[in-house]
Amino acid sequence: MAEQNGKRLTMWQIAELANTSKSTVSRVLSNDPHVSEETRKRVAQVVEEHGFRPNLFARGLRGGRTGQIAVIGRWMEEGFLANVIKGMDLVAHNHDAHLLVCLAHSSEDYVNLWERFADGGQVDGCILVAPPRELLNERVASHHVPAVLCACQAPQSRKGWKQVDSVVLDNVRAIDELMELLVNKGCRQFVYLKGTGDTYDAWERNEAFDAYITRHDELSADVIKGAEWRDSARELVLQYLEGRTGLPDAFVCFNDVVAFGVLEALRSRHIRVPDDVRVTGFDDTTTADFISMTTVHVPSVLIGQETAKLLFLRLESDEETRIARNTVIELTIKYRDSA
Amino acid sequence: MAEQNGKRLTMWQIAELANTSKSTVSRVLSNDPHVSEETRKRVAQVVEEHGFRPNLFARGLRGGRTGQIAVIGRWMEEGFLANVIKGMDLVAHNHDAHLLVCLAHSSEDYVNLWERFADGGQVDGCILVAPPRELLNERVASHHVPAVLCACQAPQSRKGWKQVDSVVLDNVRAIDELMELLVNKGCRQFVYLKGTGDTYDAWERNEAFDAYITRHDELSADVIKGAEWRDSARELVLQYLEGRTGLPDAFVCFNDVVAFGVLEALRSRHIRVPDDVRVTGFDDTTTADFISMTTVHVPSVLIGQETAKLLFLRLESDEETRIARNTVIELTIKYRDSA
DNA sequence: CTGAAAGCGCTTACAG
DNA sequence: CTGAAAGCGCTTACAG
Repeated sequence: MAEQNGKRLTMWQIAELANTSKSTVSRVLSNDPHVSEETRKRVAQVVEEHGFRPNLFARGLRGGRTGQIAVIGRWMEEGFLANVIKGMDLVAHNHDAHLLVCLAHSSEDYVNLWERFADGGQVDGCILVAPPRELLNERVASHHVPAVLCACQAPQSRKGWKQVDSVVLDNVRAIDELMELLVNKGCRQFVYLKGTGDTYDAWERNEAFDAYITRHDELSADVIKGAEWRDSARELVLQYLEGRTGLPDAFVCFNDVVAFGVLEALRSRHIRVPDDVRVTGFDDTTTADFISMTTVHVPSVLIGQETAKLLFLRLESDEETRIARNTVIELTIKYRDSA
Repeated sequence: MAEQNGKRLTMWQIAELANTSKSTVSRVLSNDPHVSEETRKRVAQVVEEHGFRPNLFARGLRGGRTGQIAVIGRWMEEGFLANVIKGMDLVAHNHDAHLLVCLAHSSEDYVNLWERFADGGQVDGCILVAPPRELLNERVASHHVPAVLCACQAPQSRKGWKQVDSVVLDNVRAIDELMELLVNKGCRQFVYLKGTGDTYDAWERNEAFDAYITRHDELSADVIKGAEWRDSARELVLQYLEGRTGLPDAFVCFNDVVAFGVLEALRSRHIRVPDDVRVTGFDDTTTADFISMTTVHVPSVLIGQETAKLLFLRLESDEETRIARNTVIELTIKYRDSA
């Protein structure tokens, strides 16, 4: 159906078959209104019949749309990226586009990947998922390819990234609500497991926690740094508990995976949750749901969708006005057994 | 570094700067041995200096390597695809290639995506992750693009897909070992939660279970069909329990997610695991690990790597001999609390 | 409304 | 060992 003898048909052959010229076939394919209804029908017919699909390389080379969107991300635990990609793919599919997924192996690698696409000419647009914060430096800000930041916001300063669309999570409000809830349960003394702050989200959650504590004199908090994964979180919490006799009222974690480590540490010390101490995560992974851990639900598929929408909005409108759009994703607290 | 004023440099400009011709630059870039050492050095220098990167569309149009590998998959629960992609990206990275990830929304969509790439001319190669079994029909077997099957094997019959490389899991051995283990624990009466059998893996696990029961006269089994997700599994098990007084010795599930549903159902009926009944899953998701559920570990990242290796092996050797390679991935039982 | 022609940036015979 | 030229399959001014 798609081909005769193995080789794909070219536009020229379609033109022959439809008794017209390449130009006209091209026009029909791109919905150019300057084609008579009759011709359009005839061409569309032949195109359909032979399952013709224009060669994307030729199209890309010519400078037109390529139907490819680059997605750059770092592989993160528990499938945030995976779900975001799913959401993007859902939207891309509606716009007849494909995702070119590039996984960065390190912050440096992330920047390299971005530089590779930034000049343009490879893809129609580029989505940067949770980039390392160093990407926001001016050094790498200049770019020609339309780009959208996902789970990250460009700095307010007007330099560099000023005109980039972005999708961000309402981390601050989520942390505030979470804290309020814990305080209402009687928590006064907290331990916060802090992310490295390399990504915007981690950084913002850290800031939000600090700010909340600072605003409330009656509260106090210890901070545990360097707990990136389940194992390191477990060890660090064990170490923390070693040093003191009493218990804090709650462990607040910048993400779920770290919270799992905390739970493991507590379990091994026979400390009961939530009776002796409360624990909260952030992300709402499937595991969190299954073990009924209190956390903040992050609608990752939706985030992917919204990000892709922003990109296609930009790609498909010919507006030259460069207003930067910023979508804020609301997060909801999942109040469960661990708190 | 990468550009002067926003536009990427072309090969022609590099040639000018290096005082030579496009042809020679092209030769240097593709490691053609027919270039003098001196010229090569001079060109390489300029290329390096300007961070020149050849336009992939031009290259692709010309029929050369595009550095893009299509990966077609269906979004499956619990990140199997995500991990597989990670593994593939690891390997692709070493070969300076990118992944074009296409998520199928249904079996039909999967076939459509495949047909889109099968003719060739879009990507260097195509990886089919856990395709629906209908893809193995002869109808869609003919293709010009190099392809590899992941978590799926082409039928033994010499038709259609005969010459396709593939990576498969040793499902049969895993099920055998798992059953042996349960039998040694005294289990005689089983309930099997069956996959739809739409993918090769699900189908093969179903077959392996059936075969095991058939081979052992002392064992008996009920089969619950149609439990695809946690919710449906829970409901179906609840329904199953409703109908009878006694309990089976073990619930064997074709994957972890379904096993979670079983655990929920048992929990809600206050049936203790493993004291009253044993439960096993398949996949070894992070949740399974965390809640200490017995399951079969599927090394999904490794699977991705092996699949990609097979593809690049084919792409980079000029062998015309079409031997199909088949990599079998060994699985290991994770014997934990739930059994 | 339609077609002939130029050109996107490469690679690869073909000639030297 | 090197370069001039053709051509991959499109799109888009340019002319009619």
